[in-house]
Amino acid sequence: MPSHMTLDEQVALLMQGTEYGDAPTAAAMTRELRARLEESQKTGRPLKIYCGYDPRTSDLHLGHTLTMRKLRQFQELGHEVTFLIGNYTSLLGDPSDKDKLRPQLTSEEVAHNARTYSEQAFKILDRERTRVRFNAEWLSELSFIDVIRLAQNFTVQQFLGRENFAQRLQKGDPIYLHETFYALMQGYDAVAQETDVQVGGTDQLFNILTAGRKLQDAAGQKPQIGIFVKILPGTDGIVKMSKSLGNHIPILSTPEDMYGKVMSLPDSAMLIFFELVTRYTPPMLADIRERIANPSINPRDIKMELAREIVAIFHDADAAARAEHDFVSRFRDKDVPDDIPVFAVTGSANIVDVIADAKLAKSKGEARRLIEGGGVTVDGRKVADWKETLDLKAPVVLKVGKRHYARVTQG
RNA sequence: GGGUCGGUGUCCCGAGUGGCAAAGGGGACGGACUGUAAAUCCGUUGGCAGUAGCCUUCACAGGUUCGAGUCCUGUCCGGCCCA
Repeated sequence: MPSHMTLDEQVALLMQGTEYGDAPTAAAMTRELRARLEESQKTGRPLKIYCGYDPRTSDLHLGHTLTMRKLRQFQELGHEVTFLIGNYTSLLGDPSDKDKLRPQLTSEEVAHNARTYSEQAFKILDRERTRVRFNAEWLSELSFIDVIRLAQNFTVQQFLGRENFAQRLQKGDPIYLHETFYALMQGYDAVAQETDVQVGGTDQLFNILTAGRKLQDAAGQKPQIGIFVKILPGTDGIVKMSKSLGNHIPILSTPEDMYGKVMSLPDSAMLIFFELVTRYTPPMLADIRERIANPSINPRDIKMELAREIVAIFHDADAAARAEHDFVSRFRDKDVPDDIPVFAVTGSANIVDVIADAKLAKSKGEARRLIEGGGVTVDGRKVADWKETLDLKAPVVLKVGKRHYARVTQG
């Protein structure tokens, strides 16, 4: 994605995968973005882009990477990107879901999370061109009167107009006063950094557009442009990807696992993954759209391309090729994978005991049930009776469920 | 602080007359089907046990009962209403 792209091509790339509440906002932001890019080109001053991250978690999944991909696109176009760690913001627990009390993190924990977080982020961002900062740097300097002055820029009505506040007000759920400070803090981040463009999820609309722009304006700065990325669905293809829903694809998963998880996406989710997660440009996306619409092309092959690309991003092209090979042999050709764990039987060679001892099932009861359900094979032969004892004169390949294998030997 | 309703199979939601290992969903897992999936259909979803048996579960701690998730007492936690 070199910077010899035309202005319009740049705008198209940067707006790819974004979503705004309404069309006028989208149009306005697009227009402002184009103007700001043009100005940057003329003056030679790179734009300042940032996105804030919450250091409370440190194991990231694909959903966390969308804003990073967006930042990377700006980097490719020669702009200055700041990876902002919201260490000050994270001192307050988000009370919107107070059934899970967010534990206070020590500064060491925050520092540690921040490090592992940014390490993972550098799978996408260009390390050399990324500045990592912490917002405590400026937020901790504010005095009470400073905060009050920030607050003077807003009315209660503006906050009540926010959908999530309005809903809670309606339902009689509590809205804590300090929740409104979130927007102020984030808005002040933009001021402190003299931000040109802030990237965020669609839930950041208020914080970025209303709070950030207003405060910048009050500070005599040019209001930032908001880039809002769409929400990535999880492996079910419908609901937002999240760890707690178990539909996530961790960045740190193995190439094989990642490849397999991508392949398990429903076809309907392919396009949005291409759009949000991959390095593809608008013309490449157009090509994908065409191929998806073409009934003579097997969607499986397009999805394999997607899986290969995603594994290549988080590992490398070789790993992607290996993962694909593994996937093809294991699932399409139904071969036994090459490197399966070996389990040496020392005690009972009863099939149920072996499965449980080898940890291929959680309990013996589960092992029995799997056998009853026809989910266990020995050297490709379906096991029909849980009382069976393995004949281990020669090593034997045990398969439990669709993806758990063990080479069983006499110990 | 007062009133009131609730916390159920440790993934979630959610029935539950004193006899319950506890209905029903969702999810997950397994099978069939397929293009890897998705959709659909079938099955499983506390542990141990050669299945007839035993053990551990319904916020926590006691109590009443032959017997309690189900009744009583107290404690903790949450919602709503009043102050």
